[in-house]
Amino acid sequence: MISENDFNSPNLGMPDTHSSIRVMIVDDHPSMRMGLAALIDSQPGMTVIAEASDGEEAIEVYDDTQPDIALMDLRMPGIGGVEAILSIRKSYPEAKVIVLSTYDWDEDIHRAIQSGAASYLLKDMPIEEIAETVKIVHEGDASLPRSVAKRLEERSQREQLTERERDVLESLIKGRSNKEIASSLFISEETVKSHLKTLFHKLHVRDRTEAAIMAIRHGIVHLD
Amino acid sequence: MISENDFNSPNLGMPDTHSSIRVMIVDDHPSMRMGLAALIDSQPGMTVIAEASDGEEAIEVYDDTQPDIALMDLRMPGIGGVEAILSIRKSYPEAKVIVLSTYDWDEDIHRAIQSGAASYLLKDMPIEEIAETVKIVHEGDASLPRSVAKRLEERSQREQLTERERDVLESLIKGRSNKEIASSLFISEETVKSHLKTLFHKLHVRDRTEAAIMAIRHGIVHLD
DNA sequence: TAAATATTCCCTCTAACGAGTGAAGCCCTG
DNA sequence: CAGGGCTTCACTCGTTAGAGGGAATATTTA
Repeated sequence: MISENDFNSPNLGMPDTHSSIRVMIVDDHPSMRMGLAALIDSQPGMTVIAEASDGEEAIEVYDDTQPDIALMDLRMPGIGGVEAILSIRKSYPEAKVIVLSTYDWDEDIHRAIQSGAASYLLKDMPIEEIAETVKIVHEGDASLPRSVAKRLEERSQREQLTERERDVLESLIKGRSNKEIASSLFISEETVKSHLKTLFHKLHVRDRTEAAIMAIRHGIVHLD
Repeated sequence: MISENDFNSPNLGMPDTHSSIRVMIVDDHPSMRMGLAALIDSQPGMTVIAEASDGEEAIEVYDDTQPDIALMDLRMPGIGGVEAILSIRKSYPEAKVIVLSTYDWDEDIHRAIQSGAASYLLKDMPIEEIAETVKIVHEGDASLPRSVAKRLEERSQREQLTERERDVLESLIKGRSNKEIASSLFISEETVKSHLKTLFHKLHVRDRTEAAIMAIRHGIVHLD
């Protein structure tokens, strides 16, 4: 656990509107945490009160410190950001989480928003925009940068995959043949072909290789 | 250009051994730059004298400020880290560049070291290790973390691809069929098949889909 | 309950893929 | 200049993938 100062005590005397926004930072890169902490602390009316380096730690630390806002990376070792958001918001439905990701993959954006994130920012955005969003979200609003909203819109154009189609796609990304996918899912090869057929149509691709590339590039499935 | 303080002037009177290591930071994420700057400046004997947010800017700013060490990200919009290193070391063969990357992909590591990087660190490493490496590299030594060296070793196990095989592989990653690859490279389909055959052997895969996944996962070719 | 939707499977047929083998021309290096 | 690697291409052959049709069971939704 990396939480430095525990400002868990209620602010004595100070009116609520004048108290600092208490921010938790979640990122697996120490130097990124350092930068975000410097950024937040340099803003008037914001203080970093806790840090975590992965999803599991984030859940714990949120419980301990109950920050006003969590600034959270998505891709982290072990439990990722989406699971962490889901878990936190299960215990604290009012929890305000801003996702700060490297990637603007539509599936990532969708999953983050679905799981209850109040915003989705990109790490290459100017620090002013990050600070501004913390303020806006703290005031109870949700905001999405235009570029991110556009990506989300693109995703909505694409037909949703069914659960089974996802299974097949994930198996495909492991480099398996139709026969291997079939036996790994305990279905016939013909069924695999059937799923692939609709999969190709939905993704607007012609073959499995294109489907694999498409899936990776849009974050529909993850390598690693 | 984001260079804040231009300490281009020679240190007056102060003996060389006691002067600060002058560091340039190159990363496209503002908050990461902020973190690295905070990290470096907090170390005794190190100062951040310049920043850049992509390869092109890095080349310019290096020329202007001539830092002792450059801390450089690899994947940046436009001109990437590798090209920046090559360009900088063409003008300044003694330039000391430490790559600081998100990924431990063997091809990235190889390309960075090949182009003259003195070290290759990962962003999830503790800040102490980053600071320590800056010191070591400044003293004229090169150092690679064990985990990174191991990856590089893994790469050396894999047979090198020829230029043409790379071409075919890159075309493959675009989702093209053999016929399309053939016409895009102005060769016959049989030649494409021939290259693919050796490609599959070298990558230890059975088909094009596996090859695509393998190539993406090891950073042999890049999406986007 | 009727109407989607998801999942499963079948059949046919053609094109694409990949293994195996061989070989010619080119360039570079010992 | 001989040998080695790279690039090019040809031919055969078996396998796999993918298109184009249906169709039968759930399950969910309106």
